[in-house]
Amino acid sequence: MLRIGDFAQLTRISTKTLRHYDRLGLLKPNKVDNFTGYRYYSATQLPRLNRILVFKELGFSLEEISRLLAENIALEEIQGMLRLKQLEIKQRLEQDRYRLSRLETRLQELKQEKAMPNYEVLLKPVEAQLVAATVGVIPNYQDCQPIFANLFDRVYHHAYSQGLKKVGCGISIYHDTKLRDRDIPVEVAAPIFEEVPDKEQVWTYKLPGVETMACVVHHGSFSSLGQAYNALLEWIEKNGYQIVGSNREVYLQYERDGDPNQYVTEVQVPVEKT
Amino acid sequence: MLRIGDFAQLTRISTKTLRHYDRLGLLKPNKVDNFTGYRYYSATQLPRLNRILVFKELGFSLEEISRLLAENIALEEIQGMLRLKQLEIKQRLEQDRYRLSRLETRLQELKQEKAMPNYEVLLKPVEAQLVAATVGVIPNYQDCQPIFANLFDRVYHHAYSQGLKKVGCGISIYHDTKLRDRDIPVEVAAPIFEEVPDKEQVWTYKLPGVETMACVVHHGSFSSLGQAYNALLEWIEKNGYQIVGSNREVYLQYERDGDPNQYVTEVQVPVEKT
DNA sequence: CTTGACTTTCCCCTTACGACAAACTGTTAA
DNA sequence: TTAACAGTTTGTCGTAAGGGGAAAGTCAAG
Repeated sequence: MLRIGDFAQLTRISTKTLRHYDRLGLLKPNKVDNFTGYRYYSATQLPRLNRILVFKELGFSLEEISRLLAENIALEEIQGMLRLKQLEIKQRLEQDRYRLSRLETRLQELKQEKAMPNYEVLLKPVEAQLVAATVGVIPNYQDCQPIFANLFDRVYHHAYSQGLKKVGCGISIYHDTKLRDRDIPVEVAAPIFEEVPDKEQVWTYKLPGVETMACVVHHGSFSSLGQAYNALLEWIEKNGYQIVGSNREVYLQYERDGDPNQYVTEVQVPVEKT
Repeated sequence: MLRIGDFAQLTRISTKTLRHYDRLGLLKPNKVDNFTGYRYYSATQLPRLNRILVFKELGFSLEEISRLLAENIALEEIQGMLRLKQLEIKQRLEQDRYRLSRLETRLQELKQEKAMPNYEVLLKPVEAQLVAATVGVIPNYQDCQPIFANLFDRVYHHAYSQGLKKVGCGISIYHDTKLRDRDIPVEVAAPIFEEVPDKEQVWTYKLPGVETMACVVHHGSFSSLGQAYNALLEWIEKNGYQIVGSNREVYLQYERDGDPNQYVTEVQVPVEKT
């Protein structure tokens, strides 16, 4: 009979851990003194402890190991748990590979630019959203604000005139993926949360969701929005994605005739891995 | 100015998380009402939040992100942290690959044997250890106990006669790697914790450590020790290792003329990846 | 008998939040 | 104007697998 310290030295497991396993019922000492509470282990408990350690190395939690070592467990359940763990590890492997490749490009960027990039590109899903929308054409990216104002007035006025209280922040959608720079057709939409009837030139429909949207947030005047687009497109190319739909701009913070330095716009591009 | 719930909806981050980041100083609200304590966020905080999220996806802890986003951080420190994280992830990748291959062989075993294996093979380092040792020859594996008794008597008597109080449990070492089955030379050793002078036929020296030792624990009579060896050798072959040294037996629980069912022996074989 | 080594239980700490509770605030409907 | 309801605040507890340390009890040797 070994005291806990001796057993710990024998197995190279800390006494803390042994007490922990005792509390969990994973490895009860062979005998416990009723008076002193001293735990007494035997070398014959080594096979069980080794089994625990092996499963721990395989990535199982102590609770899972408890189930795996239970007397009444069926062979099929063991197989099931092993397969499940296999899957889990495969997923983590994939995630870690993703992280490694991102870290790699990040380090290259740092070497070249000698500074942290101005824009962070985030991949995220975007859900479908009911919107009130209209369409228009802007002559170019410099002189488009009056036309945008007009289009947004049209949809917001319609939404509010139908008694809606809550309307989301403005979205514009560029369906023409060949990035031309004059006479650009644009769709303008406002998220709404109830169905309302259409009006002439304003339709309500469900703007479809996008599984993977590459997004950057631009802070400042619209005139520098091009930088955000540049960063986004460069990122998409560097990281092995391709554009698979219409890009959007979401005007997260905007006030007509307000300070352009306070504008906040999110640029979104649907992408897929190449 | 957005209340925490609105900002949460905008960013798809829970209010819990936002409060958490506030406490950590990672993302302070733009303004906090002095009376009510209400937090007010602005869309202009999105770039910082996105930066946080990107680093989180890269695997950084919130504390690390705090450092990465600090004003006074040098470019070199950022690079250092990225490289460190790269290393960390690479190590986890390797560990997970190891786990996957082990899970694979484990599942195959289960399919063939239709039961959990009797022996768990554990890889572990074994440190160098001062021992008192002698050598002998056993005729075969059946009729070796009197000779072993003799050899162990020799080393233990010597150790105790030198005033040592603590002597470790017996070890035998088979230097002849061609596993012959008669007239086997064997070394017999007892771990000691102080230097003692040699005697005729008993030497003290430092039994060298082994980086990777494949071990199984056998519980029961020595006559069935062969099963442990079989399991161990089979495991070594299946998992792509090779033997690179003398195998050892450690008699963890043994009493001369005691109940052989209570014997516990660890079989150790030094291995390397092929 | 004392000393030093060992053991016991208990509590706090780690990450990145989630759950829940009691109290307070803000907005809207009757 | 008040009541209801939704939103917010702080606070505590919980997670996995132990590590660190404290106060008190135990063991073996000199």
